[in-house]
Amino acid sequence: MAATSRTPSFTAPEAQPPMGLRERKKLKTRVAIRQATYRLIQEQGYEATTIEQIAEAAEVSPSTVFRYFATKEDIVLTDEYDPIMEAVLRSRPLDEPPLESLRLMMREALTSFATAEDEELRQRTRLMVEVPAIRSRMTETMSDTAKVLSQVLADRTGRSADDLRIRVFIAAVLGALREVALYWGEHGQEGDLITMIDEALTALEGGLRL
Amino acid sequence: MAATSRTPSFTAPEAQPPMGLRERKKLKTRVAIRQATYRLIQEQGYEATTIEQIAEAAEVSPSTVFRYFATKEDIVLTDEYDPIMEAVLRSRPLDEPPLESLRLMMREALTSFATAEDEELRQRTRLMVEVPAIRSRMTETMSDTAKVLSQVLADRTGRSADDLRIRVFIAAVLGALREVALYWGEHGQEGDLITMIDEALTALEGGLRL
DNA sequence: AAGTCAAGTGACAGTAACTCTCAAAAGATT
DNA sequence: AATCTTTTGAGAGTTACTGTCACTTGACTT
Repeated sequence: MAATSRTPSFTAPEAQPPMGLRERKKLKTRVAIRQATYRLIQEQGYEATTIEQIAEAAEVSPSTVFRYFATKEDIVLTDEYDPIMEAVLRSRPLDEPPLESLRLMMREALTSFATAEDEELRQRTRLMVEVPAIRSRMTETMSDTAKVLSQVLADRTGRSADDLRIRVFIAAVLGALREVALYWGEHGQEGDLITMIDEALTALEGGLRL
Repeated sequence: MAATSRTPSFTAPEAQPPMGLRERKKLKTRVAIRQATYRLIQEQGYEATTIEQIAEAAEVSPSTVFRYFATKEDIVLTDEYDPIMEAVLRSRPLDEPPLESLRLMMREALTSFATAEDEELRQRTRLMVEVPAIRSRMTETMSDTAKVLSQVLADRTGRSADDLRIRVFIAAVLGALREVALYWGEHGQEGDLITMIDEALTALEGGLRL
């Protein structure tokens, strides 16, 4: 959401055409639905919150909610990380080791997001820990991210994005990162997430010797 | 299923008490439901197959289906891998590098399963590729496996099973393995799965340098 | 400014996965 | 054979999600 308006440093500096009334309304509805959802979940929990309640709170019909978000989980999960991560990763020098580039990428993406939308990040992590459906959907989402990142690494190494080595590489890294996030969430979100990620990546780099 | 009856070499050799009629019937129902499900899915696809149809084909009521399996996905996914993997892993010498132990474990689990229930393995991999709900649930299932394996590694290294390093280790490995399976499934299940897993683990061992 | 077109919305009906409850049936136990 | 316990099926209910259709409301044309 807000990320979209905060990304000029990453996205190509194309001046967006000045949204018509229609698109402005659409965005407002989208935001309204998301905010209503977060509020209701905060108050009564995820499962207890129905689409009907969300629709009512956002002052739209249930049909409309489904028009904006494919599933209930998506209302919570939809984000704009991928383009940011892709841009950062592409901006790294070609001779930098891939793992190092990914480390920087994560650092960059997280710091910008964590300072701007800290509460949302925490809320989401909480849900990821507590609600299986959310966690599940998030994992699926990660495989989209994996595709994007694989493509970038493929471009940079001159291989196919479908190359097994690349896919395994990305899968291992994202699997590890997911686990760090889970751990952080399970332990009351204490400690510095970025440092923990750093350590995880260092472990991967060292060949996972335990 | 059949795995249960094929595990004396791994599980402690406790002579099981000779199942009464009740338990035998339960097992039969379980098997009937699973077989009916696999058959119907084969014929009409996963989404098109309803619980009602499954119930009818297995000659039980829908209620009963839900009593045996929590979700539709579970009918397909339920397996007995975990105890086998745990047993193999525990049987490895303590001074063996963990990654090596895991490699052996996978090799062992897969060869025994792939020869005994080859068709089921392939069918399941197919579903994992084609049906998001199945893939999703399978990933969740993997996190149970992760807990088991983490516990074993914890015991072997004298750390807590909740140790971040252990969790990251396992997550990275399982993430990589999942990707290999997916790749294998997406490419028509050609090539030797075990070799591919071996290579993935070697990549991890070498520090993911691409 | 009016008229046309396309996009967005709500009402409604329907499906299917699950949940809960309760009474009947069937196995286990004495 | 009588009793106790587990398992089952029937039925009613909830909720996420799909599809259709008529209505409204911005956008564009002349």
